Amino acid sequence: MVSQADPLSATFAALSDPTRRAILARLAQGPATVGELAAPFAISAPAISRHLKVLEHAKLIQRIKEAQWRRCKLEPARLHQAAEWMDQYRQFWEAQFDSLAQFIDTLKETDRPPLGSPV
Amino acid sequence: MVSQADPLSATFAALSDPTRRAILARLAQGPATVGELAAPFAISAPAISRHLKVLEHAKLIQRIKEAQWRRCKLEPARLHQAAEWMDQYRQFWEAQFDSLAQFIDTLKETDRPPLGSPV
DNA sequence: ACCTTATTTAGCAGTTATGTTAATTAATGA
DNA sequence: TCATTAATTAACATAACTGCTAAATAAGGT
Repeated sequence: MVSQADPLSATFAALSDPTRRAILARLAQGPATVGELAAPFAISAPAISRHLKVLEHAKLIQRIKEAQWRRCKLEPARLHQAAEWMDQYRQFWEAQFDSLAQFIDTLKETDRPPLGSPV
Repeated sequence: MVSQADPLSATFAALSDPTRRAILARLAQGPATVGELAAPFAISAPAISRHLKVLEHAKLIQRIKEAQWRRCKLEPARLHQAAEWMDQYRQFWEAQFDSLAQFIDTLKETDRPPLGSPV
């Protein structure tokens, strides 16, 4: 969980905190200042500031100085990279879905008469 | 980074370590025993055992006792869940790709005469 | 029973993460 | 210049992560 590690490790480490995921969800609706991002949370401003630093370090967000505010916006490239990593495993859950679907079909065949048979 | 946290946090925390991702990559090629999984790494057996515990706790793998071995296999459901979470943000990187494509088109228009113009 | 192999648990150390409060920096505006 | 607002950094406490070595558990073979 060393934040300076490879990009993928930094991305997943950043995403492993629910506060940070909530911040990203908020930023998905548009840019926001640090204060706006902090408002919904019960934790202190410095704590939010550190979460933002983690997100910025992982290059998941960008912080742009605007007068006395810092406007934060989503930077999607690293999310894209992480999603591509997960895609490697897509075949596995799709295979599982197929076997589930197959299993459900089996149940239908066992529990009910085939479609179109007399009632 | 509390491993007992919500499933998504546990998943991302588990994925934030390169050794654990390498273990998953190995398991994508088929089930393996702990010893087989440990072989490529320079770290001790207990360290691997703990990584496997993290992966098992995150429900990314299953460990099945077979004689004196423990066969490990990939369990894709949580990866699927994480991939679905990321899909929420797909529009953002796709939008970025669009603007990059647009930018490249702009360059082409600037640097070259339009297609079909006299040489 | 005993030895070997496979794997985990215990105990320890060093590093990293997260939160707090208090102090600091930076910009705005009277 | 001074007060206000926005946000960060400093200093500290606590908990978690990761690795090690040594010891324990579990199963199999002789």
